[in-house]
Amino acid sequence: MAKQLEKKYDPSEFEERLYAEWNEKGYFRPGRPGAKPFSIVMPPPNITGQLHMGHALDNTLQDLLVRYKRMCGFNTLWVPGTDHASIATEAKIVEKMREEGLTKEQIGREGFLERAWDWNRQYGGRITEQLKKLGSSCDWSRQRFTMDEGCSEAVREVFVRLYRKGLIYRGNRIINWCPHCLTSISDAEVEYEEQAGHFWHLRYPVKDSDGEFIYLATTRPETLLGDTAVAVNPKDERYRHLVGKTLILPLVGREIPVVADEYVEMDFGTGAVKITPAHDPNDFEVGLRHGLEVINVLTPDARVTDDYPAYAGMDRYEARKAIVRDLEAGGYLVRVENYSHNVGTCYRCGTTIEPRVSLQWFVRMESLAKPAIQAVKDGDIRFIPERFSKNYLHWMENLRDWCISRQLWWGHRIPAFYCDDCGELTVTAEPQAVCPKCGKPMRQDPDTLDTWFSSALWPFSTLGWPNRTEDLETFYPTSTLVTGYDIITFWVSRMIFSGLEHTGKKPFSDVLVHGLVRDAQGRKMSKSLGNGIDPLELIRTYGCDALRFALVSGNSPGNDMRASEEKFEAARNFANKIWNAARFVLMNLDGEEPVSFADLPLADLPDEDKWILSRYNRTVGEVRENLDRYELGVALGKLYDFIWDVFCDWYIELVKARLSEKGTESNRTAQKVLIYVLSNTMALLHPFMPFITEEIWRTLPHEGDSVMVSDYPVCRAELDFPREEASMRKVIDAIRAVRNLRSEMNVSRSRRAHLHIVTSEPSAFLGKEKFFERLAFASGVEVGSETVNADGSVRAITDDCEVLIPLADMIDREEELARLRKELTSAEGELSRAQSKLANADFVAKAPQKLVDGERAKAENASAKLEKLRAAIAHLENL
RNA sequence: GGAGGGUUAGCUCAGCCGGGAGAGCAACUGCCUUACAAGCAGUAGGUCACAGGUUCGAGCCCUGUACUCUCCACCA
Repeated sequence: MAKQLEKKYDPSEFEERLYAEWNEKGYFRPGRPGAKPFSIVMPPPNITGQLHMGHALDNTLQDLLVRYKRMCGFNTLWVPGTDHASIATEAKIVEKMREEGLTKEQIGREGFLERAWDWNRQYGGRITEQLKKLGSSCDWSRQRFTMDEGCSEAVREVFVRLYRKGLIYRGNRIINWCPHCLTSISDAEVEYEEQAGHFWHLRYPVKDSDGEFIYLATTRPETLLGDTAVAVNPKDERYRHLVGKTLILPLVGREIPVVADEYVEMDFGTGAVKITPAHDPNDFEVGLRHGLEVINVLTPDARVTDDYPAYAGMDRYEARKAIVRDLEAGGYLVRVENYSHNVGTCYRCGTTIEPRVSLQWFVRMESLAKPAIQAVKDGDIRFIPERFSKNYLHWMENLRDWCISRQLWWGHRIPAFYCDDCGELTVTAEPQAVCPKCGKPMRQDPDTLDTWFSSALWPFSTLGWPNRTEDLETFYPTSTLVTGYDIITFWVSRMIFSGLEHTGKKPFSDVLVHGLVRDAQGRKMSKSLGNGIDPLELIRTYGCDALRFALVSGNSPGNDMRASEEKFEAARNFANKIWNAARFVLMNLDGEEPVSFADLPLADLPDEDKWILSRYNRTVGEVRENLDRYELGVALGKLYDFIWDVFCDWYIELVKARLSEKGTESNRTAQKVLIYVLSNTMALLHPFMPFITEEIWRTLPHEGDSVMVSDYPVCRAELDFPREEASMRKVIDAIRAVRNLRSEMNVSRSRRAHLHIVTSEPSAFLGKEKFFERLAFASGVEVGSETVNADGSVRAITDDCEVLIPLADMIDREEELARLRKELTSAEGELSRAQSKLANADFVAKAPQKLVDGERAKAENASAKLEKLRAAIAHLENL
C-alpha cells in the first residue's frame, strides 16, 4: 500500500509546512551555478498598505517564471525588495506620530528617522511574511531595502556621477508642489482630474488712458496677486497698440507690462492672458522669455504670504473668495462663467497641486533618454505585449527634466553640502564636514531624493553595484521584469535609462506587462471605494494555488482582469479535482517504486496507455512552448484541459477495470503509467500551483526531495503514438454517441444493452469492448464489419462506426426519427461545405495540400455517415 | 488634442502563424457510477459591434463608422 493523501483537499494543512521546508532546504537560493542565468528583481512594494492584488499578481507571475526556469536547469536568482522610501510612507509615519501628539519638528530629523526605521522593519517584515503565503520562491536572504546601506551607496554614487557629468543641476524652476505633503513632486506624480469650476472674466485698467481696459479671464483669481504681466499674441491686431503699454494691477496697484508672446492663442477667450510666473508653468516660461519678475504669493501650505496684508494667512480658496469679492466691489469683475477644467492633483494624497517656483534639483533628461529610446527601438529590450513599447517611447520622447528633490525626511538625503561662509557647493559621496575651500563647517542639503531615483537603480544596486560583485557579473543584466502597465513611466523607463547610463548595459531584456486586477464590477480597486480584495483572505478561503490559478488562467498579458468569487471557486474546484484524482491513483498503487521514462514498457502497452502518454507528451510540448513565449494563460488552459478532460474524465475511467485486476501484468503497467503521467503532470503544473503539486508529487512514488528542484518534463518523440491516438479517438467518439443517445432517450443507466459495433475498421475497436461495457453501459459488445439486422435497435452513428443498441422498445419512434433527421441535416451540411470547397479550383490549387486532403477526408467521412443515417431512417420508417 | 486597448454565448473572458467559433459561471435534463455533488453524463445558447476591402478562405489582416475604457498632453 502506497502513502495516501488526506481525504479532503485542505490547502491550509500543507501550504505553510511545505513553504517552511523549501526555505529550510535552501531551494530559494540560486542553483546550478555555471548554468545559464535567469534573474529577476521584485518591484519594491510600498509598505504603507496591506499586500494587495497587484502585488499578488506581480508575485505570482514572477514566481511562475522563476520556478519554471529553475526546473529547466537555469541558474535562477530572484531578488526581493520590500520597501522604498516614499511620500506615502512619510505621511503614514507623520499620521501615526500625530496620534501620539507629536510632530516631525518636535522630535527632529534624527528622531523621525529612528521611528521611520522602526516602522520600516515592522511593516517591511510583515509584507515579507505575506508574500511567503503566495509561495514566493525568491531568495529572502538577499532581501534589500532601497534604504539599505548597500543601495544607499549606489544612490550616492549615481548622484555624484550625474552631477559631475553635468546631468544633475540645481535651479529655481517651477515645479509641482503638494501643499498637503509639503514637497515637490515630479510630473509623473501629478494626476489630472476634471473638476467643475468657474471662469472669472476680469478687466485690468491701462495706465494713463481714458478708462481703457484690457479684458481677460482666469480660473484662479487668487493668482492675480502674483501677476507681473499680461500677454497677447504678437499677431493679434486687437491688441497691437497696447503691447509695451503698462497696466495697473487691480487690488495690488502694481504696474505691469503688456507683452507679446506666441504662447497666447488668439481665438481662446479674449486673446489676453494674465501672467503669473510663480504659479503657472506656462507663465513661468513666458516670464523667462520676457524677463518678468517672479513673485511668489503663496506659502508652502498654500496660504497668502504676508506681503499682501489684506489676504495674508488665508488659504488659497479663502483668498479666492475674498479677491473675487473685492474685484467685484472695485468694478474689475465683468462676469462669472461656469467652466469645467482639468486640475492637477497629488497622486498620493489627492490634494490639488500648486505650481510653485522653488530651488530644486533636476536631472537633465535629453542625453539619458536617447540610448533608452534606442534600446527599445532596436528590440534590445522587449515589451510583452509589444504595444506597450509605443507607450514607453512616447513618454521617453517627450520628457522634461526630472525634478528629483523632495522636501521629506524619509528618503535618501541629497549628497550635496553647502558652506554657509563662502557659499561653496560640494557634491560628494563621502560626507564632508568642512568646506574644502575655506575650511568652515558645511551643511548637508536637507532634501531627499525622489523614491523613483533609487528604485531606478534596483536591478543593479541590489546586486552590489557599484562594486563588481559576483552577483553582478553573473546575473546582470537581469532577464525579465514583471510589472503592471501603470508603472511603466514611473519605474520601467527610469530603470532603463539608469541601467544604460551607469552600467553601460540594459537592466533587463524582457518586460512582461500585466494588467490591473479590478473588482467584479470592473472598477479599479481602491481604498476609498473599499472594494479591494485581500489576497490573504482569498488564500485562507480557497488556498494559494487557487488564487494563483485564478490570476493566471484565462488571461493574456497586458489585459485587465476582473476578480470574482466564481473565478476563485472555479480555481479551487480545479485544485480539488486534482487532489481527488491523485487520491484515487494512490489508493490503487501497490508499491512505492518511482517510474521513470525508462521504466515504461513502451512496446507492450495497450492502446489506452499509449493514447494518454501521447496526449501527455503533446501537452508537455505545448506548455513549454507557451511558457517560453510568456503565454502563461494559454499554457495553464492546456494543462487544465489535459488534467480534467483527458486524464480524469477519460484515462482514469478507462483504466478502472485494470486497477481492480490485482496481480496481473496489465494492472502493473496501468499503475506505472498512472504514476508516470500524474507525477510528470504535477511537475508541469508546479510553477503555476506550487503547493498542491508538491504535496501530490511527494506522496506519489518519487525520486528526489522535491518537485521544485526536479527537472521540468521534456517532450519525447518516443511517446508520440498517432495510430493509437486515432484509434482511441474513434472509441471515445462511439462511447459519446451511445451516451448521448441514451441520455436523449432518457434510458436509465441500469438498463444495460448488448451493443453491435459495425465499422469498416474493426481493428480500431477490437479489444476495447470493455470500455463500452463500463462507459457506455453495455452488457456485451460485438464488433464487426458486416451490417447486421437492426430490427429492434436504435443506432448511434459516428464518422467511423455505427453502434446498434437494442432498445427500440424504450424509445418513441417519431422522436428517434426526428433525432436522426436532425443528424442527417448536419451531416449534409458538413458534406456540402467540404464539397463546395473542393469544387473551388482556387482552393484546391492554392490552399496547403494538408488542408485539401483534410477536406477530402471530411467529405468521405460525411458521406459515409450520411449513408448510415439514411439507412437508419429508412429502416425506422418501414417499421 | 495625441496614442493605445476593448466590442465573441445570459455573465466574465480565452481564441497562437488567416484554414470549419471555445472555456468557466449561469440555465435546462438525468445521475450518490469502486477518487471527486467543489462531482458525473448530456442539452441548449453566437449575424464574432457595423460597413466596405484584401484573400481560394477573415473573429484574426487593411480602411472607415459607432459605442466604450485607459494612458499621455493641459488653452489662461
